[in-house]
Amino acid sequence: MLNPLESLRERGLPVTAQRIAVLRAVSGRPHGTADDLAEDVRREIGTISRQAVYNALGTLAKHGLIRRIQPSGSAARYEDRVGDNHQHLVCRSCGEMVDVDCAPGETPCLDVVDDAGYEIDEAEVVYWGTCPKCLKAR
Amino acid sequence: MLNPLESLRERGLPVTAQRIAVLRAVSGRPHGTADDLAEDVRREIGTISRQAVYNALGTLAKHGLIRRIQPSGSAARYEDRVGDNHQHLVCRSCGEMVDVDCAPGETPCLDVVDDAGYEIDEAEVVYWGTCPKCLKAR
DNA sequence: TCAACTTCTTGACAAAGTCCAGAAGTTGAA
DNA sequence: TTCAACTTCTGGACTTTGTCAAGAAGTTGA
Repeated sequence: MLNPLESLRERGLPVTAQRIAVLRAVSGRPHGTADDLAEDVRREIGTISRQAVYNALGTLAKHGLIRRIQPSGSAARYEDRVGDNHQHLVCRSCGEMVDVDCAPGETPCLDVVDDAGYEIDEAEVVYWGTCPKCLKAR
Repeated sequence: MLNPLESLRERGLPVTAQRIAVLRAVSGRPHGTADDLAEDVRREIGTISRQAVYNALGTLAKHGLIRRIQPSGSAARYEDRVGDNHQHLVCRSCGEMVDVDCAPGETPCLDVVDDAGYEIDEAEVVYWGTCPKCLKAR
């Protein structure tokens, strides 16, 4: 990934301290929630409003600099691994989320029998299960 | 699907007017939110508390009578098509959700390269795109 | 019919986000 | 460098979706 400043410039986005800090926070804490990230940003630049965090996350996601994931029953999470088609594995018990790679060379499930006239642009896959730690604790 | 009363009895669940009405509401409005369904139920039995709706939906989902879907950026939705492994297609623009069937005979994406020690029990797939109506309006 | 148990109601509470208006910051052009 | 136009940020109120808790009511099997 380019450095935050260049990534923003490249897309013609006004560069602000908040955006840079948010982008850095997402890099430093993959799968963090808006709240997690706001905390990290505050540690870095002192203060930021909640709205600014949401604004930045929204803008960055819209421009493809970060990716937004929203697993059932939890706040949205963000990561900076974009464009590599990986998916996520979530523990039902503790909520931990890890990356998983799809079988190489396969575009999973992008064929559907009947697309109902939709123009499909993304298939989002979430695997649910139990993580090793929680398996052991059982 | 069996009638609501029998479905509940079959699983040893106490039968209440609220549960029956919720079950019927889910049948009558696939992909409805808790709020949508509460309204439908009120039309049918006059009144129901929000908590009772959530209780019923939770219990019914736990016992496999209905399925809960939670697409990014929207409230949870419920449907009574269970056990047939279909997936969902959501319009980014208007939020409409439709069912899609997976290619027959394929178990989509259940193989991952590295399961990180997780015991995986479900793969949830959501297709994102634009519905015909919104395509036309563009 | 009755006792044990579960569910329902009501109201407070919480988390995650959005909306708004005014202040501050960023950018490109002169 | 300075300025005007535009965008973003701040702070606070508000909304939506959902949970918690306690007492009232309903359901079930004996």
